[in-house]
Amino acid sequence: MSSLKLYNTLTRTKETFEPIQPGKVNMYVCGPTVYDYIHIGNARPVIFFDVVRRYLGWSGYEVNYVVNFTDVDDKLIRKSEQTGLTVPEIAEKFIAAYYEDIESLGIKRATTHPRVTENIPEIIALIEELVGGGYAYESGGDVYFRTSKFAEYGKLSHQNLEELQFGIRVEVDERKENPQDFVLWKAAKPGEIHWSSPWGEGRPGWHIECSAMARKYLGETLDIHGGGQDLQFPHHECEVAQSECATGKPLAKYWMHNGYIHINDQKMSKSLGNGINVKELVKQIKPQTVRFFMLSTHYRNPLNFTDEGIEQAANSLDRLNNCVANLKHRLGGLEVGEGAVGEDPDNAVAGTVASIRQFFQDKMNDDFNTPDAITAMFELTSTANQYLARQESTAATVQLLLAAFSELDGILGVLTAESEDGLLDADIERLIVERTEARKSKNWARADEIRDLLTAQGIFLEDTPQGIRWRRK
RNA sequence: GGCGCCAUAGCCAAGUGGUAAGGCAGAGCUCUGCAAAAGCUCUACCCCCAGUUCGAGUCUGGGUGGCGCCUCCA
Repeated sequence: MSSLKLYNTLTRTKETFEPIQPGKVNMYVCGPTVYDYIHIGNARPVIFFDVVRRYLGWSGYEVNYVVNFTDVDDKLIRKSEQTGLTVPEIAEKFIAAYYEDIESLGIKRATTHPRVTENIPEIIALIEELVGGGYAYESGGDVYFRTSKFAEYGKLSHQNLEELQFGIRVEVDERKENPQDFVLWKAAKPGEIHWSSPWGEGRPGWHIECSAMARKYLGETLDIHGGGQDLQFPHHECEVAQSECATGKPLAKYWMHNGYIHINDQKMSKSLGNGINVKELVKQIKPQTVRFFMLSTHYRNPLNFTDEGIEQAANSLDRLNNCVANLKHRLGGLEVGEGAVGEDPDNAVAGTVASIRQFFQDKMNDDFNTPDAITAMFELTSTANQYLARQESTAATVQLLLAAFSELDGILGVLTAESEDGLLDADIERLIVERTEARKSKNWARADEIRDLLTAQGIFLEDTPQGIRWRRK
């Protein structure tokens, strides 16, 4: 059996995963700034780390998973000015929307979703520690982190302080001792949301919140800290500096970063205005298709979002779903027939399923190779289809295959849930019966007419030796 | 200027130095009243040039072509 290996941004190598406490994993993933609906760029880490979480759970770990909300920052304040809503009102609205969106993507909430505004005392305490230790300084009501005090600054993103070009994109604030220093506490401008602190009225800087919340909810050293590649620098680098200066311990043992999403070969960015909201997307595309599409590329590689890609994902998924539907249909027929309880599954099939399961596990253990994990599902599909084609099936074998699908999909979450197939209403049921009668009397014209009628309603009929099978598409 | 990433079939996409997975699309056949679904078959000199090696998609060096980060960003 293979053990889990994951690529650690910190060391730039694949390492064997060993949690700090045996059997337990503390995982922190940077969540959204809740000033707008989440887009597909946000959805990638949300989906990927959900799979990581599920897989770790499946592997036997108890996973404590924390995803924060940044519910106060410049963008929320700007939005507040634009809309007339208060910052908490905006945050509330988009947090609710976030929960809806992730649920639509088949994602369970994290163990804890802490908010910045609920952790102000912890944030202030952490800043005080840093100021007390000489790692931070107050300047004009702001507090800055003194990067010169942390020799390892740059170790995560592998940047050399001397070589970084500061001020190239964002103007350097003259209140800083050094351009590379970053803000921990921002003095409030008149009318802005604010909290009292030893340095006057203000609010937390962006990076400090994660350091404070990670420590509060998960402890001083996390097993896994994740997020998008864009957060590597400066955000995660700054977190490392803050946390490690305060505690003297590593902030995280393993750092994982997912790659970017491109849209039609273009970087997705606010300035290009080519972002796609999850809310809009799932109106047009099944959430399972979105998951399948995102998991069909390795998480560290860039993912190019195109209509063609989505179409291919949907078609690929049809093969998987058809197979499961066919298995279920066959099982239904078998259960009606003579009892098959207690018999053993087909040996050859059972052996193949076992090796596919092992393949799946080996690939997931290899830095979460979800494209190959998906391949395992296709292998399972091939095995199942070949078995079904034999026409001589047993309930035990069919159940074995279904159980394998269910197990793998419990981690990937790409198959269409059974409930979505729904039940047929009486009219349709009646038409199917009528068509069966028509076929018996070789009234092909009427039979085809009914089939076309149902096809138009998105219900596809298939005649099998085991009776009629229908499916929605 | 510094630090990185990528290049595999029409498309998407894996790949631990040992003669290229999987999927989509396409073609043919089988099954079917006709379909559908499914099965069987078919489709790659791995960007270029050197080098290391018995052996290179994989390692090294050099190119070419894309791309990212360097304090808004998932």
